[in-house]
Amino acid sequence: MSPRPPLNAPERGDARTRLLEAARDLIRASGFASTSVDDLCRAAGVTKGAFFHHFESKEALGVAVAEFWSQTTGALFAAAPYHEPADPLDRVLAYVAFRRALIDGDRAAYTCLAGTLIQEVHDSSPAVRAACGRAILDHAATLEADIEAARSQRGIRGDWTAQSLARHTQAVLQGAFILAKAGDDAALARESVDHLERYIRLLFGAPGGAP
Amino acid sequence: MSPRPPLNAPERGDARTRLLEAARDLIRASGFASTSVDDLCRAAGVTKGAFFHHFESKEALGVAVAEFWSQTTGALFAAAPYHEPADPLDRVLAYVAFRRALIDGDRAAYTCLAGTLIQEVHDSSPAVRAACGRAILDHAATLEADIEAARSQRGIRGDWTAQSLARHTQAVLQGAFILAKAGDDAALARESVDHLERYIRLLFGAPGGAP
DNA sequence: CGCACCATACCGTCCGGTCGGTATGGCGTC
DNA sequence: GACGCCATACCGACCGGACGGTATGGTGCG
Repeated sequence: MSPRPPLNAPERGDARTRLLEAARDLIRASGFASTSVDDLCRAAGVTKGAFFHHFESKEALGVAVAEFWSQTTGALFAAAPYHEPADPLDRVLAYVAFRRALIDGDRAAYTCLAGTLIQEVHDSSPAVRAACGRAILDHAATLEADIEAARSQRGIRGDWTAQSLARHTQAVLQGAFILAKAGDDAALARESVDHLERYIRLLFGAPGGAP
Repeated sequence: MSPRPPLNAPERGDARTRLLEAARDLIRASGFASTSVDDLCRAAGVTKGAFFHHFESKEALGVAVAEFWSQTTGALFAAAPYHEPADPLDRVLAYVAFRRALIDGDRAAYTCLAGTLIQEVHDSSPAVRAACGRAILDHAATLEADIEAARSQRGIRGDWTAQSLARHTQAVLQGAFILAKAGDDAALARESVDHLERYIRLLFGAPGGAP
């Protein structure tokens, strides 16, 4: 599907990568349908021939950019410092703090491609929907182990699962981005993340969670 | 702006209303850019002439449908039974339960028009963005009084405001809709709403919030 | 040569928007 | 109440441009 491991590292990435980067940026800013193939080619500095050489259709690009998003953000989070604390709950809280710290500057720079993309195409393109869904749920799954470890370490019970809490963190983040757009202010997003942090502290009886 | 009380009742309301209803349904299902003016006219059973008679552009329809959404959902929530409990905290929890109960059946039937619309046009159409932002934040504001009453009644302090918690409920709901699309399952949305309810119970020390 | 990679010109369709025209009904005048 | 006048509501053919996609050809490299 994507057999492109270029051996001779070409400057600034090849056309395919540049198209994916352009798609990531333009779709986050303007949406999928509003971003034309010509826009993408112009932003990537390539021509239409290159586009349809690498992607058999615009929809195929949608799938590819969702997978690209999943891989690049996956690498970013895997290398992030929030894994360092020895206490699993501290790692979960550090993840939340890391996500909050990412929310600043331009909107299109901190919002989630998968979240915006899936809203548009959820019923018109099953392939893109599935790719975005995997990106979101796979990322959520990376939090489950720490949540479960924190839970068993502290003997926390309750009628919730580590999986559902992990997914809830993603729901809060996705919703936070929408609130930031609604109020035209990134602070609204950070406030929701603050509530998420407070919730987790309360769930685990950690300091700082007192109402 | 809309002085149309036709005396010879033409079946099913006037064209403007039918166009707004069609826009609400089609945009929720397919997004704004993917819904053409012809699609809207076909769904509403009117012609293009009628469309541009009532709306000077497609963007103007976007603004109008966001306001239409705000008014119709505002009336729905104003008349909903969650206002009945005497205890303000019970009213807040009843609101959350009401929202959870709304999440079933078809995705396009329970998702939020303003949330999906604002994701697409937040930087390409300031007017539509503002209208959607108002719809979301005005609705959040309707919860503030009950939250504040619950807080002072129970003597709850803490470093959060009623406004931020009201907005957080909307963030969770918006994010829950995205999760439902990601997993192609409304249950994912309900799970996030469950976490929201648990958070509120924990904040107020209410029964059922124990982890 | 053969193949991957890409450029350019082009095609048919669909899109948002325009425009001339019609039907209807309220209203003032006599 | 008959008539002229006009605003509102709506129709549907049409336009120019943008859209996704294709066909063809060039170029460098093993």
